[in-house]
Amino acid sequence: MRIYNPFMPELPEVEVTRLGIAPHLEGRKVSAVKIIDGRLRWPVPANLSKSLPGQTVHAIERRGKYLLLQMDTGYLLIHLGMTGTLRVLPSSDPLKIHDRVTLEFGKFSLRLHDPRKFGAVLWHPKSKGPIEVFALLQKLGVEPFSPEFAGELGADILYQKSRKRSVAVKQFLLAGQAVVGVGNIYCSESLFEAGIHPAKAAGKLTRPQCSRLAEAVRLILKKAIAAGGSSLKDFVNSDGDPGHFMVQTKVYDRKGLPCKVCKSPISQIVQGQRSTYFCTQCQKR
DNA sequence: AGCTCAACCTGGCTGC
DNA sequence: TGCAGCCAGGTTGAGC
Repeated sequence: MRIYNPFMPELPEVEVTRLGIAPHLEGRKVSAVKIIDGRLRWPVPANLSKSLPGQTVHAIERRGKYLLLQMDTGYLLIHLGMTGTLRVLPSSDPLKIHDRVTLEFGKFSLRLHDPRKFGAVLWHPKSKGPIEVFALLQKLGVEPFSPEFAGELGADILYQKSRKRSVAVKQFLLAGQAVVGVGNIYCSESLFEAGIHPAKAAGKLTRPQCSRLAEAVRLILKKAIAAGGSSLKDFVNSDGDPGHFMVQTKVYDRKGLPCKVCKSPISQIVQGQRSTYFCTQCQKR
């Protein structure tokens, strides 16, 4: 039995981050912004250092893997990319290598730590309309826990969005055009849970398969959030590492190891430059 | 429109 | 031990 354990910013990790930082920041006023290295996925807007101080964090929401901090005059969007973490720390704590941006709140600071710099910090002013019009959010699929994706509505979305698509279901699901939040790890896990072969053409999914897949996505993400949520009490300091979700995967990173259901060895293939893990016996086309 | 793939950047692990 | 090579959570955007 292997335990897979690094921090993986898929939807559950972003949601746990949101739940961890929101109680400490909502209603508080930004006192200063430090951009230590703004060369992330896109340049961090330099004028945030001047425009954000004095503004209050009214709410922290999430859309897909984006965190949305609702400020007085707009939204601050934060994406963790592949390696980003957000922590609330005493402002007296020294900066660490790879800390990229900090929002100061008097005694506390919110720090974006991102070694690979694939994360993003962006600004959407209210004057440009509601956050929904932000270009990066517009192409996203529905939220997996929204009423729109509940029950058979979720299956309907997967079924309809996948018609006439020749791409493998693994890549279809990962792209987030139908439902958001399923990253590379939980994608393999969801397909295993649903008993669907990852290389099956999305357009060939049957309606019952879509039903099982929608259910699997909700289940896998919910379990991951629950696992992360259990560490929330330790979230606010450098000791309580929210990355230690202790998520046990059934197929991801288990190449050659016995399937937890049928004991046959787990296979690994590459799809769209990413690893996919699956059981050839339990998952059928 | 949909597809495939390179690219962004750094660190950790493997194997020689 | 040192170092080259390979691999890694996400997403965009170019080229077909």
